[in-house]
Amino acid sequence: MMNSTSTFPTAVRELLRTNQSVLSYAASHVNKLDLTLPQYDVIITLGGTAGMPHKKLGEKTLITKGTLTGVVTRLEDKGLVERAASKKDGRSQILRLTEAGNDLFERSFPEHLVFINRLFENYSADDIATLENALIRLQNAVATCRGDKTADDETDF
Amino acid sequence: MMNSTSTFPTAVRELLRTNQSVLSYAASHVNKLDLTLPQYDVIITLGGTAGMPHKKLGEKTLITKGTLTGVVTRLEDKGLVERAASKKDGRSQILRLTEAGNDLFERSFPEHLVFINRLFENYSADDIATLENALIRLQNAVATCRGDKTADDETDF
DNA sequence: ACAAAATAGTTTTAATGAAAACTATTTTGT
DNA sequence: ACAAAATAGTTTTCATTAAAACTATTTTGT
Repeated sequence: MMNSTSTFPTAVRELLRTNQSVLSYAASHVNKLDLTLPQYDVIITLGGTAGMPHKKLGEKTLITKGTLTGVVTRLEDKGLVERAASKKDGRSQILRLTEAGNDLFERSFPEHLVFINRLFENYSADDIATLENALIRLQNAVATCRGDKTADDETDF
Repeated sequence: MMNSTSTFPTAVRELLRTNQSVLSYAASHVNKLDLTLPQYDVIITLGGTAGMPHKKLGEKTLITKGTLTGVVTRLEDKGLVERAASKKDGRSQILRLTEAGNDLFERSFPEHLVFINRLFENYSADDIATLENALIRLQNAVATCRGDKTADDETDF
């Protein structure tokens, strides 16, 4: 009631902007490998493991299950990832890197890490902690608000 | 050389995760208006202005020009936005809210603002500044690294 | 003035992305 | 054991995303 025109939270805009910057920076490196960012994310998540089902991979990469099916299929077409039926659960497919996929991973990942960590060259350990804490705090705020959100949908009872 | 297996920067993961959380939180509200987040972003950016060309709208909303064409067309189909040829520049289209678009804006925006600001309910002014500064600092780091990036592409001369 | 370069938008293509419907398998509750 | 509910992946649909090619206008350089 006090402000004639309230402004949209700057922090949210900056979050969007920062996310885009960082992602496009990372993509500029990954694209040289003829892979998209989500595809490379799958590669490095499977890298160094004995494989894992879609569900777990989706949780780690933050890729929705429907989308993940497509990403994995494209990596399969490229000969970098393979699917094998799980022996424990007939519904489940275990995903793992092929030999070519593992080669790519071992060849590219250390370099990729250097490329990404270059962003934090001038950060102290405290600086990084500050950034991470700020991000996690906001995530928690979202979780809290999401909990309240349905307050008027499911009142009574 | 010290770490046997270097880990992917946590901060980057958290950035991604936070971005997804906040966006999905915002979307949960916007979707009730039968609009997507980018569509609503256009509405609130045009809201309260006399209109602006695609280029400026794209800069404000961070939507790429090719994508923006589609978003605007869908809003035009919904009768919320209209295009008018610029008198100054024959290449340019001025975009502005229709009456229906403006109604929607005025009816929904204050409430939307409250919904978003709920995230920062427990933030002091300093807390918000800390978050924003951390984000902007990272953006600047990206910009710096991007500048270096082509160092071995365009050396000499 | 005029050809060349730059700019504003649109279109096209391939890949995400989220949500919902669907299939095939477990798991659960009794 | 067995019907009902839950779960793992796939498929489908619609919208966004980035990048590149394209069209139509302006601007620039001379």
